[in-house]
Order: sequence, then structure tokens, then C-alpha cells
Amino acid sequence: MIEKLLKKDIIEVLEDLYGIKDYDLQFQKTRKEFDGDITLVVFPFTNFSKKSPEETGNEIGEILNLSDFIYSFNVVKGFLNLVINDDIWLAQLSDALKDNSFGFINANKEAPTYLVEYCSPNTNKPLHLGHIRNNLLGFSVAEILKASGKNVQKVQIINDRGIHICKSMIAWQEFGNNETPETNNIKGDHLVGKYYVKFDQQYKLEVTDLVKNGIKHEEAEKTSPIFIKAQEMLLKWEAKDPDVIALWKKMNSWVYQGFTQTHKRLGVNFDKNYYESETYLLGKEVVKKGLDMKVFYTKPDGSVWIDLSDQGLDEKIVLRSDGTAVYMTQDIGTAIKRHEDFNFSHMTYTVGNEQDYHFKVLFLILEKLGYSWSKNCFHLSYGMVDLPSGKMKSREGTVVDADDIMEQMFQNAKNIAADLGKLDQLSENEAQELYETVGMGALKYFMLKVDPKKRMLFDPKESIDFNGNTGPFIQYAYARINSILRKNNSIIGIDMGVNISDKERELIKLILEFPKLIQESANSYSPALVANYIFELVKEFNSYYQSTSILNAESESLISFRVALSKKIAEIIKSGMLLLCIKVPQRM
RNA sequence: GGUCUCGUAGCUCAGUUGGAUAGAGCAUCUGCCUUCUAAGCAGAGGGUCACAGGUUCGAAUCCUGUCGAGAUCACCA
Repeated sequence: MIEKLLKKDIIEVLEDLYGIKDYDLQFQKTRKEFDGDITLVVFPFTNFSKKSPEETGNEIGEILNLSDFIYSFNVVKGFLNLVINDDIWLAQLSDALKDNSFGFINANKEAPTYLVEYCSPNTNKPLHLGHIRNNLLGFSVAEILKASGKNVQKVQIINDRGIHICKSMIAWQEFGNNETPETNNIKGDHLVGKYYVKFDQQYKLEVTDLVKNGIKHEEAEKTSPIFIKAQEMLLKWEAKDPDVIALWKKMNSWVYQGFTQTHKRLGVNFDKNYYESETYLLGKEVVKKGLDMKVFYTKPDGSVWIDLSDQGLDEKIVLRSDGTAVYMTQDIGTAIKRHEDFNFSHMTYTVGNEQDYHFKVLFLILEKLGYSWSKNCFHLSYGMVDLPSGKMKSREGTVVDADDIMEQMFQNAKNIAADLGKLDQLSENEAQELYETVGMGALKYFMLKVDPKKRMLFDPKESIDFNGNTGPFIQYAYARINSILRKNNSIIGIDMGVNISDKERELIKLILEFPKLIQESANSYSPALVANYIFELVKEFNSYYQSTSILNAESESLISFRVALSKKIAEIIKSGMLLLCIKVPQRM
């Protein structure tokens, strides 16, 4: 905000002094070790001024210093450090205080619609830590986009059909003894996952047996009885066999109950679900159209392909020789359907970076088919969550289960609270709620503070931290401010004559960055920017809190100013953390 | 092998279109609760930004190459 005001003045000065027009100014925050608030980089002007960087900086500074904004200036090497007048900061803070949704832009009807897809699970096993990253990223990006003034729809596509679910179904039929979530008190998605594992075990046994009997390994993998049964079941499903469909519906409903529970605890939600069983046939029509347009071509065996070698990519199949759809076909169809459903301007797919290639191809195909909105489709490609031993592998039992880790975080929060003797003032219900808030806060912040693009490491042996750059650290600061506000919440308004300290000035500057930060994290689809910003704000506040008494300040106007400053910071912490799907406690 | 991504302190990570002496947290060590909540604060040590060139006033950031890690290149999803 301040930059905008300054910009006008500086551009004038540059034109008067050196005849420079419309130069793209480079501002940066003045580093802590120097005196000043905003720094203008003057190196680029030396070409025009024909003087040293120092002289150039001084020349510009002298004239700017006449302005009301500037209190003083200094030049170090090629950097012109500007000290802004305190009443400017106070006025800006005062404006921010009046704004109840500071930093947030409400989307009106004309605002563009952004679709955000995330989660998109298979229905044959429960969610794991990787899904937690996916869900949190997708949800958070959606919230950040909303905050930046977009209309947002959260969607997922549920991969509810195919050979994988048939494997669970067959294994349940063969070994399940009619076990249900109710009879054995097991969460539905875990129950179905159990039979998916059971299938795999049985399959391996059978393959081993066949190999012992002299059959080649490759052959054995294709002829094992249980594998054949699964394939037959898939065919029956596609033929809409009533018994198979009934079983399929029953087992999927178990899974959905489980997913709903997990999503609820995680705190994420969706505006619309797409089911692959309903969309897997979409796209075939489009392939025909694409053939007419000569975007695709047919091979002798009848399969349909696209040649992307001129874009540096390969040939890619879009329809099997038997005429059935592949993943790509469905995704083409689903994308088009979504555009019909929502007329979105942008669509984001939150999917791991192992599918980078797939989405590159998908967007290219949509473009070649003439869907101009394809250029606004974005693959939010995030890195895998790895264990110290490498990738999580369900077959090796190294998968970190989503429900387990959430429960573990709750227990950790409870234990730590007990160690710290925090239990006294709270009722049992309040205490339970607090453990949940803090435990989940630690987990979610841990996942979101890392740049989405980067792969991240999770070590199950070392539990997630509660100190330092963590969710609970931030929540604690919020609770402390709340404690102050419970004692004094009377803000008379900012006295413009109040003297502010360096720390207070730094805090005001940080507060004023919040609106821009939301826009930046929306533009870069990065909740990590929000996380790191809140951390910086809280760190600065904690230092201030420790060194400065808020309620015992020397004068009424100073108390009022400090309470107002703290309150605004608490508001930003709360609204910022909500963008990360993290709640903040009143006490902790 | 082709394509893509990544490599910053012992560990986990920041570092906005190239800018000043590369920053946090954890871990280690030293202090601070009679004062608004110590899940906190203040401080110390810890670096060849993988390596080598190049571009320029200036490079962790851009380009090229080398090494290392990962992903992907299926009539799987």
C-alpha cells in the first residue's frame, strides 16, 4: 500500500532528474541491520544518471525527503533506505482495524469461478498420510482462492469402479464370512482395505504354487484363480449383473462412511462429488470428434492415439482397440463435463507429481480439441510424502494410516498438556476439544508449511513437534492474546500522536502485508506462504509480548493502541490459520 | 536410454520478477517465571547454497555441463 503511494512520487523524481519514464521500480523490505522501512534499489538508474550508485541514491533521496511520507533516508552502496513517517503507519493500521475482513476479498457474482479438485480416492483402501497432504493442500488452496476474491467449487472424483474394487469384493466373498463394519466394529474403509490386502496375499500364494508346478511366473500371474475371478467380476459389473452391483454398492457404502468420518475429522469438505462409475464412459464421444478433427488417428488394430512427438512428448493412447476407455479418455470427458456444469474460468487438479506427464498430455489434448479454457487448467503437482526408508508401500505395511496418525496426534497433545500441567482450568469437554485442536494443528501445519512442490519427509519414529515453527506455537500466541483481550477489550481508537517502538512498527508493517500475501499465495497456489507468514508474525509478536507490557502501558492511549495492535494480530492469526484448515483455541 | 523435478547448517525447511554480511525451527550449550499464559523469550556455536564453467554492476536464484536423488515414458489408474 505504501509502495503504491511512493511509486508515484519516485517516478516523478526519476523523470525530472534523469528523464526515465515508466521504469519498473524495485522495492524491497529494508534489512534489519539497516535503518529504514522500504528500500529502493538504485543500481538500475546509474545507466541514466551517469553517476555512482551512492550519488544517485542521495540525489533521489534528497527530493523524496521533501514528501510527507518520508521521515528520513540513507544510502548504503546502491540501496536507498527510506524511513516512513510513523503517522503514516498509524493511519494505515487504523484503516486496517476498521476492516472486519482485512485482507479478504468477497467474491461477487462476476468474479471468476475456480474449480479445485482434490482427494479423489480409490475405494479399495483407507486414506493414508499422502492423502492427508493432498486433502489439506486442496482444501487450503480452495480457501485461499476464495479469500483472494474468487468463486470456488471444491470437487473430487471418486474412483469407485475397476479391477481394484473387484479384488476387495472377491476376497470378501471368499474369506469374509459376511463380516460387516457393524458385526466386527471396524471402520468401513479399513474393512474393505483389509480384503484388498487379503486378495494380494492369496494372489501371491497362488502364483507361488503355480510356479512350483512348473508354470512360468508371467503366465502364473495371469492365470491364478483369484485373479481370474476378479476379472470375471469386473466383466459382470460392466454387464450390470444385479448380484455384483449389489455387493459393489454395499462395500462402497462402507467405504464412504469411513471416508466421511476421516474427512470430517480432518476438517475438509466438498461441494460436488463425481463418481467414476458415472463418468468412465464420458469422453468416448469426444474421441470420435477428435478423429474427425484429425487430432487423433486410428491404428490398424482399431486403437486410437494422439501423436505428441512434435511437442517433445510421445504417442499416447486415448481409446483401446476393443473400444473401451482408458484413464485419459475419462479425464477428457470429465473435464468437459465439469466445464458444462460450472462454466469455470480455472480448474486446479491437486494430484501428486507422479502424474505430471499425464496432465501435461491431458491439457494439450483439450487444447488441440479446441477447448480454450484448457490454458487455465492447472495441475497442482505436489511432492510425495516419503518415509526415511523411502516411499510408503502398502504391501510392505509401511503406510501411515490417516486415522491412526490423527489419533496419535490427539494423544500427543493430551500427553504434552498433562506434562505441562495445563489441565486444571478446563472442563473435560473443553480439554478434549483442545487436544483435538492442538494435535490436528500440529499435524496440519507440519504438512502445509512445506512448499507443495517439494517432496517431504515424515519420520514416524519422531513425532511431530509442538515447539518452534509449528501449529501449537502459533495457537499458543493466539491464546495468549485472547487472555489479554478477556481482561481489556476496550479500544478507543488509535491516538495518532502515540509514540511507537521499533517492534511495534515492525508488527504494523507485517500486519499490512497480509492482504498482499493472500493474493500472492493464491497466485502461486501455495499455503506454505501463508504458514510462513503467520509464523513470522507470531515470532515477532512473542518477542514484543515478552519485552513490553500491554495492559500496564504508561498511558490510556498507549494501552489502547497496544490492545488494538494485539487484537488485529490475533484476528490475522485466526483467519490465516483457518485458510490452512487449522483452528485456534481460546485458551491453552 | 528420453523427458521432468529436486540438491541450502547434524536434521526438517524458508529464501517473491537476480540485490546488501544466505535465514528460521529442531537438536547441542548458556541465561530468564513475585510482572498480561515459560506450548514462551534472550543469547552462543553450526554453511565451499552438490560440483565446474558462463551471463553482469551483482547469482542460492538465470544458462551450459558433470555428479547425486526421485518421478515418468503401459491397450494400469
